[in-house]
Amino acid sequence: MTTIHQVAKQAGVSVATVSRVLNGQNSVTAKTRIKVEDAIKKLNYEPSLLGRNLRNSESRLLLVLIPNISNPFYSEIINGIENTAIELGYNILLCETDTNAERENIYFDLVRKKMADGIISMDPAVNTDSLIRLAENHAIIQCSEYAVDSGIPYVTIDNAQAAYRAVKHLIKIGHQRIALINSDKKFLYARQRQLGYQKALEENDMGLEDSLIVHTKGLDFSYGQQAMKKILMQKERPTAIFAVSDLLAIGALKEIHNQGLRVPEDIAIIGFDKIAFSNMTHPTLTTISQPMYEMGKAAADMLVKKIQGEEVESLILEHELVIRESTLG
Amino acid sequence: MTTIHQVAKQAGVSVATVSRVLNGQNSVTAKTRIKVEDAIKKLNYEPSLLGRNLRNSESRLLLVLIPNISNPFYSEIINGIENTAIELGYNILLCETDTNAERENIYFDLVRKKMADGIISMDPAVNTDSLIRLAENHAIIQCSEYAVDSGIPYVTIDNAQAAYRAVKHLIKIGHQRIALINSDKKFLYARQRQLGYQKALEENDMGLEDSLIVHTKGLDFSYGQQAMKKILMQKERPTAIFAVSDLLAIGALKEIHNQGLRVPEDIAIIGFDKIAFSNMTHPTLTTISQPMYEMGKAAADMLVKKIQGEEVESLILEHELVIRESTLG
DNA sequence: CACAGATTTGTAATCCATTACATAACTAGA
DNA sequence: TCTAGTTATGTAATGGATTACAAATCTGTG
Repeated sequence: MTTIHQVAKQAGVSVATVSRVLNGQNSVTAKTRIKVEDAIKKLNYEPSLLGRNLRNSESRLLLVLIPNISNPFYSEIINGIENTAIELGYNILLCETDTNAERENIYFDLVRKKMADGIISMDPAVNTDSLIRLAENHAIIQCSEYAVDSGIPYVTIDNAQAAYRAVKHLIKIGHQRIALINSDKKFLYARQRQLGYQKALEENDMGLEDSLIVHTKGLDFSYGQQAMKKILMQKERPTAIFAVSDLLAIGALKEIHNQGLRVPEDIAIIGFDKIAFSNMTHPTLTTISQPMYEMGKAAADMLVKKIQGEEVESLILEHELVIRESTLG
Repeated sequence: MTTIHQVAKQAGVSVATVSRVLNGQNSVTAKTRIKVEDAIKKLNYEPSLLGRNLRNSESRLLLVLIPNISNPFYSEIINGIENTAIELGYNILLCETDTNAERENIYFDLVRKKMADGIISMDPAVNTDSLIRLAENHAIIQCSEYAVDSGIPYVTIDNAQAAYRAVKHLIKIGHQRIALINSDKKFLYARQRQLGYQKALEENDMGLEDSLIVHTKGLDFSYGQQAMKKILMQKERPTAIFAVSDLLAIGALKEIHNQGLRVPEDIAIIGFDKIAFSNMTHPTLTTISQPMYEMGKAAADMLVKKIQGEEVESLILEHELVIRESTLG
């Protein structure tokens, strides 16, 4: 491997001068600069980031933790993160945790051991204790999901309010029995969205029925399908479904079709996230849209600020109800 | 930050001894080992990978290049890569290139500059020249898509054969006019699958019709939908569609429904990849299944071998035709 | 031409961990 | 008890780049 020393020798200057050329410092004569650049080209030299980073004690690498890349919800957020990070001189690397504490710890270690400068966590199943401990000495930002009172800055939307609006919409178009397909209550967003659901029902004097609330063990289509099956086994079936994610909603839709029922005529559905698929289903899915790109952008901005020692404030962004065919009156 | 020196001082030993304890070497007395471990705990010491990696000139990081995380095709492959890599003592980091040469170059640079030990490229739009040049001095493996005659090892399936089988299946159940929704011909897999399509038609004395072959500019649903629209505008419409990816097939399905036609009664469809969503559509999608997990596993194995200086051979794995509702006779 | 002041270049310390080699401590056998 | 042979520990060089500070070169003015 070529080192800065060999370049210096080849160019007949000192390593300091080579370093100056590399870092674009102006205190180098045009003549010397050219000598150095020639040497670099001739030797095909690539400065080792390991050396540089060790000296500067930074890596300019940001980690983005996601539970699972196959959940399209993250896609647009990551876009926002990436564009912003690159603009600020950082690279991002995606880390799939598979909701596995061990794997998560591997990535935490990368930060502890200086191979990365900070983390944007989007994993709702993250081990909060580890995260909080890590945040004591390292730059961490939470995006979408967050640990309450952790002191770790986050970017998110008002989940309760969004769910409230979704259910309100169902009520407005005449539904009186509305089921909730929720994910595991251990997730903050799940609890918040359930609160919104309950608030909407209560405000309209519709009683809560335990049998209309199903919790799933996962987020795949298949869990939505199972949940729907369970709901349809009841004698008095609901006329509308609010699912806390589009994936679950799409699974539910599948099951409704399987049983020969029609959407929205027999049962209306609302999802959450506005993933690309949600516009490909038949009928297209009414859903809640989060400002994903903006969220990513904000998270990246905040993380870099944090790395550079600034204080940052948490952010709650606006959402939107996107009405499509699955809730047409 | 705590360094190995401070630990050594705290424990009353030399840095060499601390390093030995860290690396689990046996030439350390139990007594000293305990002293050192206590010091490490007390000071909350985390060895810097930057220092270690500089010395060892390795990073034990593997990069996985994908064009877009929102394409679920990659999900299971990555799983295979990740599990294998971890077993072999490496971590993987995902890099989304967005089919953007500049962004791709950022990740190539990470390898050139020693921040990563190797790359598994799954981007069909990768700049082949850059990749070949990079492979001269660095460990690279191609997965799924590959550059012919590049000399860079790859793992893939026989795309032409797979496409041939898919179309053969359509012919067998009685179809005589079969359209092809293909992606851009610049992709190797697109050309190979088209060859398979043509071979099946020719073998059955069915003429090729240019108007039945549509090339898309992208891989999203929407492109499949557009392509289908174009196909359905013709006077004599086909009775079956072979799409080179499930995403395109699902877009096509959507358009067929939009126009009030039924699948498979009016038009049959076959996709490619067996992504999770292909089983959620209505009707479920006949498709080609690639051994994704195996592909990932093999790619990771090969990459680590390559990093360790071994020679590796390219691999062609088996595929499978999965017959579902969209082609029920 | 000499000299102060500005500009360019070089020397060597530094970042942190690993490891070859040297040295110290210990063991066992005579 | 002494010595040869092990085993444990320490010293210092090493990896590659950056940078404070020192030294050298240049500029312009009296």
